[in-house]
Amino acid sequence: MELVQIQKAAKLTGVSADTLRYYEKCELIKPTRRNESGYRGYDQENIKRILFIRNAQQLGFSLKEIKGFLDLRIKPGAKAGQVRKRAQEKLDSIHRKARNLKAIEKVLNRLICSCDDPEAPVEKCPILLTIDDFKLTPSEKKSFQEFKKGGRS
Amino acid sequence: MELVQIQKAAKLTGVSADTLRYYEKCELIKPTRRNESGYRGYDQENIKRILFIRNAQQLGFSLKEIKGFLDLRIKPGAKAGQVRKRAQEKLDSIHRKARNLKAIEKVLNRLICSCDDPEAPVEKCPILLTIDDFKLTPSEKKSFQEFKKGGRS
DNA sequence: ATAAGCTTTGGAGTATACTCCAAGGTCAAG
DNA sequence: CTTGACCTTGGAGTATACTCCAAAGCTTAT
Repeated sequence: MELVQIQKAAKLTGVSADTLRYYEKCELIKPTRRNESGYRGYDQENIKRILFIRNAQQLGFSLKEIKGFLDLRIKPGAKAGQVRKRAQEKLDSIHRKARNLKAIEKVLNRLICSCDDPEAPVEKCPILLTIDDFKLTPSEKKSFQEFKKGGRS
Repeated sequence: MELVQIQKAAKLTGVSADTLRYYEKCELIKPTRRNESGYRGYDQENIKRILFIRNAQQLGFSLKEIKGFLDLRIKPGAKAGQVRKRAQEKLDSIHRKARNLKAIEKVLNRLICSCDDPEAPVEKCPILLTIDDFKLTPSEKKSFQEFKKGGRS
């Protein structure tokens, strides 16, 4: 089997060498080591694993969650259902987030439409005046609360 | 005019005293100071300003952007159009984010549907197998790239 | 032999919006 | 006069996913 050094592995997977070392620190990958010098050597499996990580990231999974998948992969007796459950939870959280953004979009759009005279002095700006006395409808409030809760990831 | 101490101001606005001090450090608020002891004293205007900050946050604006609005408010000759422009930019960015989440939602949903046997061993999990060889369609790719770019805020 | 170009490690810095803490000062009630 | 409940400041810690750096070692070509 052929091994590549870190820079080559980085190029093959589209991440930086620093990132690969970071993934290693997070226990997401463990490259087969080249002996003598202590240089890392990545084989085909390692490369595939890095691509897996990147792909999962694009689906919104955090590195921690991805580590969860990778651990599950080697756990004896692990079931596909466990993966599906996590994917479903992620889907739900993304769905909530999308819904909240939609709610914000609506309010923001309403505010923008209320500003018909861009030349008006800022003290008369209907957007700022509305934010001043902003009151949420009960359903908006619910959305926004969730937004705050899950706004980070 | 009547002043309230920080804890009272916190209760009135629903934030913590620590947060109020933090806002002050960020130059978002400057309470009128009570003399002698150095205790902070907040008046009605201060309270309204804190509420403004909170409201703007719920609309997705960062503290930095909110500071921008507050600065604009006291800038001579500032026009409502400047506010509208920023609101529009925020709306656009939120719209993009929502669109990207929708794209992820779709893929994730497709993956979840592909898992019909929760009892299958994890090596056969169609979700993981698909993430392994994940290839984006050109339009998804575009969405996801934007997701990565703007994924932070 | 030496320079260029790779590699290693550990550690610090980035962004955001807080949150928590310690050490100490202040104030009103009993 | 002491107790408890406030208040002050500065600084560290949190979460996430990197990114950058310095000091040093290894490899290859000239």
